[in-house]
Amino acid sequence: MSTLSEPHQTLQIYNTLSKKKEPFRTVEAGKVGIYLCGPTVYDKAHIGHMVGPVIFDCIKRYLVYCGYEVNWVVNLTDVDDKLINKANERGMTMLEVAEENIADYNENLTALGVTSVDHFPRATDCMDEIIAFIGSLVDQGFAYESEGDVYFEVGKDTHYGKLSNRTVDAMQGEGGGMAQRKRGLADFALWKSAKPDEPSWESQWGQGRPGWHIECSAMSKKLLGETFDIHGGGLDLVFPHHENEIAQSECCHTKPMVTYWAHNGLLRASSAAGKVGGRSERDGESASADGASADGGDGGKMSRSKGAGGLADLIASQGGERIRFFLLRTHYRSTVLFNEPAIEEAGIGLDSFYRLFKRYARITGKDFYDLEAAQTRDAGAIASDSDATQAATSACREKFLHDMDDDFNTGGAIGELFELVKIANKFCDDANLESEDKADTDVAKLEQLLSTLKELASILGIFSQPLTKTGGSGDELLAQAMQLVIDLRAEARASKNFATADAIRDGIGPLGVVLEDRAGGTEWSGGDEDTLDGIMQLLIELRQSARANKDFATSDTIRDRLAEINVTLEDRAGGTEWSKS
RNA sequence: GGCGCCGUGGCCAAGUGGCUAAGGCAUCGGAUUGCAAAUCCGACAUCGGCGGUUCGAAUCCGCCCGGCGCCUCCA
Repeated sequence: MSTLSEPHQTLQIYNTLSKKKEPFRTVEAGKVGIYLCGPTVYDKAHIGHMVGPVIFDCIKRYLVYCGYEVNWVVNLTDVDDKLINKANERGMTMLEVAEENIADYNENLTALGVTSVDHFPRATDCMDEIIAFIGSLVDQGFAYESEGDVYFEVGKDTHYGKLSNRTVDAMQGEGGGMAQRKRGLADFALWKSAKPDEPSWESQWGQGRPGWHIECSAMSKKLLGETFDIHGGGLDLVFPHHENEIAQSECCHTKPMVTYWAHNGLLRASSAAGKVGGRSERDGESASADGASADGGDGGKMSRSKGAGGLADLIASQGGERIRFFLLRTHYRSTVLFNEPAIEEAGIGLDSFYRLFKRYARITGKDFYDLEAAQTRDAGAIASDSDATQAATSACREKFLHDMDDDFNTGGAIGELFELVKIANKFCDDANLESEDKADTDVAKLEQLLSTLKELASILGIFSQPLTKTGGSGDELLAQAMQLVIDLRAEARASKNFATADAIRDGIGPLGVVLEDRAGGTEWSGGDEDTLDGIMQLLIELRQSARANKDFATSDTIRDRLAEINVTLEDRAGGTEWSKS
């Protein structure tokens, strides 16, 4: 341990091994190796699988921002009992099952903005390293062969239990189905002999496949070395998975495997489902009958057996940025209660950022997403200035970085982002930036402020590119129809016909479209795939009432303008229908 | 039974020894608006309970109540 670099000036990381926050030191000065336990790809990913990748994506971004060169590895377990079972169920090969779910996993990661992973090693691609690793443990006397299996002999590792704070004696368990092959009940498999028709690899112990724990020891060694900086994973992996990794790697190499063990909290489903039957034996009390807490409805840990799943659907309905933002609002070591309303609430918060970006575009004619922003901590420093707005901006940035330095406190950091929005909006108000006589110097200040916002948001991996919309404002025909609606309403307002103007606005409100009257004209936002038809119906109604009032100028305008965008109206007995030609 | 974690306003959530306890959502006033929306200003908690340590605690210690995790595959 004495060979670690000098500690970082400000950054502290919580270490599961010491149960404390520690100053950040690296094995090699200026470089960081990170290993995150990825999924076993026997089924589609669920949102719980995204917690680790999202926070570690932020961690990597922050470390890079702080000047480190980072190598981040996320492994994929593509050989396992569950994969074999799934392949048999579906009449596919194990490889096909793996390919399918890896593709799904990667799509999900991309949707959530997890783009900084450097390597995705697959267990089946590292078989030589795995077998060599096991061989070394056998040669050194830490592992033994038994009927074609190879087991790690836990009793030989005097430090076993140091991560999860357990003693070998205290370890319960019956040793699993293979107890008779083991010397100690806590011994775990490094190599499992193949049953007939199972995928297998050749080794000095015969045909077989690796155990789960050894994969990570071998793959991390291959890509990051015998000692590396940060090893992450869900809290549920501390025991036995990570404890076993430590045992394997440290017995094999006689040196620390990892400097910092970083574990993320787990998601809990907050649906009525919850944990129903489980855990009846172990502690025979729990007079949960009167539990009926008024806030009820909290369920147990997210997992497939609890009905978790459909991440792709969730992303489709909520959008990746919302989900990422939702996950980042809470500290990574905390448990997060997950439900869709909570994600929607996060989305409402995000909207205030998007509105600011639009305001920025109105003022400057430029796109927030094109703004230049500092990529590094040093470059982003704001020149001290007596200007109150700049001082407030700088203070926010300092607090943001202070929060990130404190074990990646993204929740606190996000608070500062909201603070920046307020500063920016207030500045726009005070400096009259939406009027004609705005000062160029003030516009420049606004750009600098938003540039800082973008710099910090980039660390969290948000606001790096415009949302891609389906329906709503992304729909060209809807946009054209909305412009017609807005023009009609503008005419009504110009002639002080507020009843009509309000009727229009009230008519589109239920469709999820919101109007905002501004100096330069009316803006609209919102809407989904069902909005277009609603807008057309509204236009048809407006035309009908105009005709009823003998206002044929207006009714003809509506029809003609619709014709311009290739929409045809046909008056039928049952009402008017619209169609796009 | 063993090892841990958590309990902050209506909801979510920062803060873990010391200025007026961040921020978001919701709500209520005010400015602004034809009315709205957006924006700004303001209002809204003493931190599960009890006791202790301390000049001083949401923050440390003890006990209690409540919620959760791991000990079996799980991010």
